[in-house]
Amino acid sequence: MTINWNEIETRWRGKWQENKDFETNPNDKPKKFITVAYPYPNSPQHIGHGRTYTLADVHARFYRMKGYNVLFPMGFHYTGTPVLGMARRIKAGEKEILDGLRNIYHVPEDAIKTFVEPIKIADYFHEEIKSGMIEMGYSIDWRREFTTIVPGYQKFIEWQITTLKEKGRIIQGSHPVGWCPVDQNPVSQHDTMGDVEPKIDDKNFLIKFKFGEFVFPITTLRPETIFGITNLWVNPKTVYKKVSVDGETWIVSAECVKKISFFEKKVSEIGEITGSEIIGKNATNQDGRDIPILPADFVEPSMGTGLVMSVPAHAPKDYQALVDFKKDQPQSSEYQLIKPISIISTEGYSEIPAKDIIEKMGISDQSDDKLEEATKELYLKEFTDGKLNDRCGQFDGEKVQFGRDKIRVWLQENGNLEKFPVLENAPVKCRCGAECVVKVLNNQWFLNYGDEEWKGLARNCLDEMNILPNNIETEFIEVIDWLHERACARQQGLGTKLPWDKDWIVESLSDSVIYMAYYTLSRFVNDGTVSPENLTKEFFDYVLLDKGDVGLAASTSKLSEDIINTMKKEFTYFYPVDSRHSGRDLVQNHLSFFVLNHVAIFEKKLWPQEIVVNGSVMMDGAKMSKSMGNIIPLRAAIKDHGADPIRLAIISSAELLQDADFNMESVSGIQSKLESLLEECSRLKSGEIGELQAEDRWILSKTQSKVAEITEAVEKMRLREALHDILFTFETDLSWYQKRIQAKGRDDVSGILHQINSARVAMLSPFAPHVSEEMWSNLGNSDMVSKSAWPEYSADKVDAASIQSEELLKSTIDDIANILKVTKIEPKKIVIYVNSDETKSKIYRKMLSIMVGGQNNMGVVMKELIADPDTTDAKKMPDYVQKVIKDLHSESENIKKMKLEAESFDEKEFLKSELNSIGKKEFGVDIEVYSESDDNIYDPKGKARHARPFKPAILIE
RNA sequence: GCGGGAGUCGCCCAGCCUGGUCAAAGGCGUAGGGCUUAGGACCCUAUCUCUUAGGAGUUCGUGGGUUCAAAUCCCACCUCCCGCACCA
Repeated sequence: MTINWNEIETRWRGKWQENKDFETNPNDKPKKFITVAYPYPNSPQHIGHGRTYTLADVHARFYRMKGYNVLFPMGFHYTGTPVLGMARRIKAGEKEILDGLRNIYHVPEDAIKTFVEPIKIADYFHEEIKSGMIEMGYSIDWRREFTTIVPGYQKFIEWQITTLKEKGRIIQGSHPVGWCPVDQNPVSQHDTMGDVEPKIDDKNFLIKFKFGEFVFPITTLRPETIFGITNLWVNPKTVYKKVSVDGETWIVSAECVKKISFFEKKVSEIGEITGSEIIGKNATNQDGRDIPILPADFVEPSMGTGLVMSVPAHAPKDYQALVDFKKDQPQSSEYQLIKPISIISTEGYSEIPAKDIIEKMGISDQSDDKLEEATKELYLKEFTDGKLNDRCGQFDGEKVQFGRDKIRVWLQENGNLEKFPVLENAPVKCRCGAECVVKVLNNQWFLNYGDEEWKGLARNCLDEMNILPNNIETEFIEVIDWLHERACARQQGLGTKLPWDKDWIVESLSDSVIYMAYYTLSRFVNDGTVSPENLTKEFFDYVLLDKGDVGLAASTSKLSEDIINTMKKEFTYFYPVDSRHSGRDLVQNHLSFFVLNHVAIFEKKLWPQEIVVNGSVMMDGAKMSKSMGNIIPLRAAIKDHGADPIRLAIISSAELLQDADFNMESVSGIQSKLESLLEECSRLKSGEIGELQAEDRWILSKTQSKVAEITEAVEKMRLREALHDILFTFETDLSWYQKRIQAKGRDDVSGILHQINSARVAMLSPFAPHVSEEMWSNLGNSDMVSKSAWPEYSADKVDAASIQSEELLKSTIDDIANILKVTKIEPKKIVIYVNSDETKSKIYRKMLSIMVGGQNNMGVVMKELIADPDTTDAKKMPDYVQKVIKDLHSESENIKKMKLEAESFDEKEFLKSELNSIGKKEFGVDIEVYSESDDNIYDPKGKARHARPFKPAILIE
């Protein structure tokens, strides 16, 4: 049968919509509030995006069947800058982006025309993504939908950010950003040519040297090396500028003047001085030492300040430069006396490590490319293993990695050091063509995530939260540890203005942290019950924090107390968030901020209960990316392959945290699996179930244990495993069952199969909701499977005896097959001998009880056997005991327990009635069953005495 | 560098937390058989090595260790992947 997926899906989606099945209001059932990070609509969603939403949808559908009142809402995150950049590029007619829209995203031409306006881009992809979500069958309550730039949401964000400020969580400071001097805007990855993220090196510092009335500022990554400076290098050909900087007069290159003009400084040029005028004089170190200024052509005016300090003992470049310099000087020159000053001792290196490494690498002049490598190697070595020596005064003996920071602080306190952030990956070009610079923004607003008391609350929340999978929890703990101040406002982009400083917009990762609360209120805004102006601070305080009173909320909001209380009830009913789903790339930011902001704003009982983190999706083993052209838009995939097969392929390809490898073969594999299951379902009729035979009791028991396993797996979001059990493991059991009934020639099992497959389809329905409805209806149900109850495990339906007897039957068949395989004989007669020795049975049962806890030491087992008068005979048959240990050893703890709990049963009776039919089918001959002690026994080879409980002896002729 | 994660029988991927149920699930591939006019799909069987009695041997990145027992716990090493921020 070939399924028309889209036809089935449209039909059932129509029914869900018609019945408003996923519109959730408070009622008297227990609730679950499942949320996923909402999408940013600047492109259609592809298979990768589908993963998080699909997992959450399965989760929501599962809880719905478990009897919860489940709220699963969705919004759209318009906040941010990417669509701004896109609109600019589209306006400029950039081919690259237009081609992408046309050829990869297949956006119609008249829509593209509107894309010069950022919001139109977001609106277009918003609808696109939403349609995809509907087509995927996500059980979303769309009445609550919003974007983050609608007035109601903005009211909520204003309240949120004001509350954070009032609680002292927001501080102000300065911050370096990548900046386009032409656009007068901060730049991020989307704003640069080639999409490079401007990387700012914040560990670069400027150290001040005195030069008469002037200051020589010199940049370095290694402030500790000031103790080892022998000289400065200045380019004689460069014309330096004299500039007044915050009251000091600096001498720096023209390029440097430009850079510092973007820092928070008062900068004005007052004159010029050539390099050659400076050379030969001395500058003064912070400790008063005179440092000679020497000429060097290699000094680039564009690097740092255009001045270089020389630490020849520890910087290979400086060492080589000094050697080269001395060569050109007369022997009598005083410069010949300049010697490297060693300040760091590192194991494996001499006093002058720079010299060691230069010699080791065979570097002979300063144009050698290997100098770069030498510098890196030594830098790292000294950082990790080096110790400062006695030339470093109070820092003697410090390890470099700690000493550096101490020296930096010391210099800073004495006014000899400032930060000098640089672009690590310069040059970075803005899309407008200008080269980006580092700009230090004054008065930036920060969320003070570095605050220890705040971190403490967050840890507290994490401790009590359920984090799935568990092993990602350590990552959260780490993130909370290293998190520090984070800018929460920016100067451009869509979003909500800071209420107290309208020049700033609340940054997109800060306006998406507690918005789940807004889902509980948004439907009242959407249906016009309240309007955005009604949502005052006092209203939110009362509804969300239970602060103030309803009277105050009513008077400021101009809403009736009834409405306010209805909304408050709705919030109180649904909050806290029971499960938050997101991709693992959001652990470091969104998910951690989500926790931090909740603990900052809400009281403990409203803190999130669970976070579920999933890995990303790869396409045929490669990362999905626009440039690789391997993006599969979700809607196209649904159209071609059906929503359910896509859902299952995504879920089954990897465990939760693993990156899933998506490929079309797995989709078609799943399609045919579903097709055959659907076919099966239309064949089965519910009917009378007659008297149960051994295999019936077995398959029904197995079904029970499957239900238990699958339920647990879904609860822990091990969906791959659960799905696997539903689709495949069930099949293994069913095919054994088929074998048995065929061997017996039975045709009265339709009722049993119907019952089993009903449970199976019910459990499949959260995963593949559409086709499961179809299966469910084919099974003869008139209601919806999505509204049916999740199969319940009941222990009393498990027949332990039937499981162990069926195991015996299987293992006996296996043993026979095994013997036939090894001996390659054609069987003419098969004879089975079961154990009937009372002593052996007693010993067996005693051993079961000993070994069920995991004990399997021969000595211990034997000792216990002998100690019991009932089994003391064991000492006469150590061979037997040893073999039984092996038998039991290879059995699962579960089976052992079951055997122990079940009454012992008559193996002979069971095998006699069950073995022949299946044996005849498998091997083509009749199987005779004897017990060891039978009088009329046929045992020409004396095999019978080898029989053990659950391990009959076998004779094949 | 800091932090997180991974290395399993041709490939993908479970198992590791809670040691024995592990020669190690499942899928793919491959081989043989069935079905079919043929192909596809589907079904069955096999797929580390050896083995004429249900058995044995050697395997889970490398090297050690703990234990009666290690893919699983501990230590060291090697290799690979991801994140490091104002960006959604």
